[in-house]
Amino acid sequence: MTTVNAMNLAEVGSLVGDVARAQMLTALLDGRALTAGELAWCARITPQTASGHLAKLQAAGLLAMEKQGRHHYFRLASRTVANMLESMQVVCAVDAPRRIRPESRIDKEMRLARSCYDHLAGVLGVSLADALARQGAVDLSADGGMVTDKGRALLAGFGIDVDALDARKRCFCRPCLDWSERRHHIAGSLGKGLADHLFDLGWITRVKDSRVIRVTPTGQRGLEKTFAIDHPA
Amino acid sequence: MTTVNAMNLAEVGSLVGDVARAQMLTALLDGRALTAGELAWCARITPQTASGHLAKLQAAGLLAMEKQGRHHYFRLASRTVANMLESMQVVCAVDAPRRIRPESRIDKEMRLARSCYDHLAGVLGVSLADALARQGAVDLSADGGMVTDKGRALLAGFGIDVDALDARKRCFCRPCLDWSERRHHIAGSLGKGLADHLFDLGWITRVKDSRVIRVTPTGQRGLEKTFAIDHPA
DNA sequence: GGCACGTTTCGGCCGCCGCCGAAGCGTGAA
DNA sequence: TTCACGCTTCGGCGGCGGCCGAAACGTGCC
Repeated sequence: MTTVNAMNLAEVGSLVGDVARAQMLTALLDGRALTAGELAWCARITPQTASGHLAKLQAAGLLAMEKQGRHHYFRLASRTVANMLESMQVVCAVDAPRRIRPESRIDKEMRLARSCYDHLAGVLGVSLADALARQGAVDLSADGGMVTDKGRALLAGFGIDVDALDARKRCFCRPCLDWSERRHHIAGSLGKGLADHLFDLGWITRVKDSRVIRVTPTGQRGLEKTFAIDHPA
Repeated sequence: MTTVNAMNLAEVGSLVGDVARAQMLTALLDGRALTAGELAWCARITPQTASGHLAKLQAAGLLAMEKQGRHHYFRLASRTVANMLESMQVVCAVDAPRRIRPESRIDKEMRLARSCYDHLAGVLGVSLADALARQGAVDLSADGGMVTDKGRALLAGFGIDVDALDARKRCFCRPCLDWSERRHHIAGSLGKGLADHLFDLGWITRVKDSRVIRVTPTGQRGLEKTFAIDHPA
């Protein structure tokens, strides 16, 4: 009905609807900023083509740009954009139930553990959510999640200051549907706090130029001991 | 990186990225099922063109179809799809901060009150969320929302059986960013329960062939008395 | 059976948009 | 100043995809 909205919707859709642009957006989905050249490489296109795409994405407000010398750094403009892309990926995964899915090595690692803007996803993300739920630390459902009093104590003991994450509200634990596992993992400020803490502890590390995350040997032991998670290498 | 994902993402994007298809999806966003002909009319295209679009959307799993005599009824395939479209609309509204926005009458009414798949949005939706938060019935934040014990009692008194909405979990109150108000309203099972109850009471009614919702005179008085909401006519 | 109607299939036209080569601009290093 | 490098702009080519007219299919009504 409201043609103006449908037009805007179509506009955003068609921006994401190009393979090259979708590849660039996917590459930016871990929240870091990349240069125009890096993004061109990600999308396997020439710099001049990428430049055009990036200009469009920026004009539409999906990307933010920052100049640093002769490099132009692009990142997702907001968490809102990241949420949108995540929700689109969920639909991709859910509706194409059994498409031909070439199980490349990088895909396999992505399924195992990856960053999802500012929190963890994949088998690792879901395992963590399960472990916290099993211990009665969080209460997850499709509509929302909350940290229990027991959970506050437990997380504090682990080194995460729950109160600092969100001083006022009791609900800062958003469930986020995992496109590979098709189950919920923990997003929101707790998700971010959890991921940050695991990075700080050296339990997990990023793989260069990718959203893939690897669990270190220390992390393996830590996850086993703290959360009873047996993460496959 | 993972080319397979980016391709799927682009696929979904380009499906939404066509103006005609976007209009049809927007029309279906209130959760009802419409016939192919009605959808063609919504998108201002001929039936044969619409048929092609609908076939694509169905093949991709965005729409579900049900035959009834010679009519083919289409609806959004899942809540997941509705969530995706909502999150895309939020991005539309947020990024184009001050686009030329022709304030048509229908747009004005949409901003005032509309259905959002299965719950309420617009000024009305946000007012309700505000009122419930002000009374300490719910606890909303960007990451999640929960109903307090006080809220359970209050809603029960109003005629909504909170326990029946979700027997186990305490969090069934999802915040949903309103694209017109740019603030949160209440979604999730509580959002649906609330909307359903207001329809049952006859406080609100749907406007034919649109997502617009009107508050009845009875509703005006009821909202004023129960929630201290002064909804403009 | 005959007709009306809603929907789909087919075929061909047309326009938009992504792509790259070449060239131009701004920045940093020598 | 000169060069190298990253990024952008311009111009032209090519293909994908949306659009409609015509016609076929299936269903319900008379």
